[in-house]
Amino acid sequence: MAALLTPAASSLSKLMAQGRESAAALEALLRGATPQDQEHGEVRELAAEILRCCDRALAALHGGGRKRGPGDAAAQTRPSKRTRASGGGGETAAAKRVEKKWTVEDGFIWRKYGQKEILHSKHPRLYFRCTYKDDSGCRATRQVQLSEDDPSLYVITYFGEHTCCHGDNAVLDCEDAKMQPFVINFGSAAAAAATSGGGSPPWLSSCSDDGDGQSETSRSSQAAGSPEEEDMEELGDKVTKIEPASSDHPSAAELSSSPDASCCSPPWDPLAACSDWDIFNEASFDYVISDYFEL
DNA sequence: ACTATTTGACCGTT
DNA sequence: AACGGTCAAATAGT
Repeated sequence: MAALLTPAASSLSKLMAQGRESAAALEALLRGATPQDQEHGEVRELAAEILRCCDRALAALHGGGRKRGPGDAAAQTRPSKRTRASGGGGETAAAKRVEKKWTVEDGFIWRKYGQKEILHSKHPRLYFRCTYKDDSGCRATRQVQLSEDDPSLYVITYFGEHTCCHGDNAVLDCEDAKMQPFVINFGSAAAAAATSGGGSPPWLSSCSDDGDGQSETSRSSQAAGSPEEEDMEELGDKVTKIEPASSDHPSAAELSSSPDASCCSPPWDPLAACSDWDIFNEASFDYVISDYFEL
């Protein structure tokens, strides 16, 4: 599997390599900054993070993937024509036709296990659980739903902690996630909580479990989006995050399969983009590639 | 053949 | 009884 470098992947590799060089240069510059600029520490850290991200992305790209990630087979489209004769209820009015599969984005591989129309919600709620639930007994789950107020935002709620975070890249992501400097947090409480893991892009937030799946609530939204506390409610033991959805305002159906793809979509903040590299880990890698180069 | 996704059904909680 | 979360059979892609 080592030589799965498609032309697109090859291009991506070059891009990443280039990005890495840029990041290295940036870091070098920052190193030489005057003491006064030490407050740029965050920036330096960011530069370092960029390097790490690129390194991992490159490693993932060349090192080959690991196991099959969910959606690996359905990386792009999965015309789900489920015409069950018995009981299957067939397709509802909102026949779902998947276009992309993005079950990975925060270093963990999520597997969708359910979708539900929520009473007072315009959009269905999607239920994901850690793919390694069976392997490692990981109980981490998350719910993804389009924000009602702002369809351009995804509301992702995490439950439990990742017990599978013990050796795979996930671990790295957890560590790195804590260093993500560009997260926008709204609300003091949220910001505080964010430090344990919220200081990371939404798609990395799953690592935020502060030890034992305690509750945390943080938000992050698009740069343009003016914060409007809406989901600041603290709930049981979950972590709610709001991440920017694609500018295309994907439908609920799309959301079902690309809960996090949006974060890499068009409005691509260079900084955020770097963090996006995190999502390149293993399985997600291919998806991203196809999304960027084959569209 | 294997594995992930879909989606109706089932079950627990309120 | 209603709602929300999870299960599991069926389906589909590799």
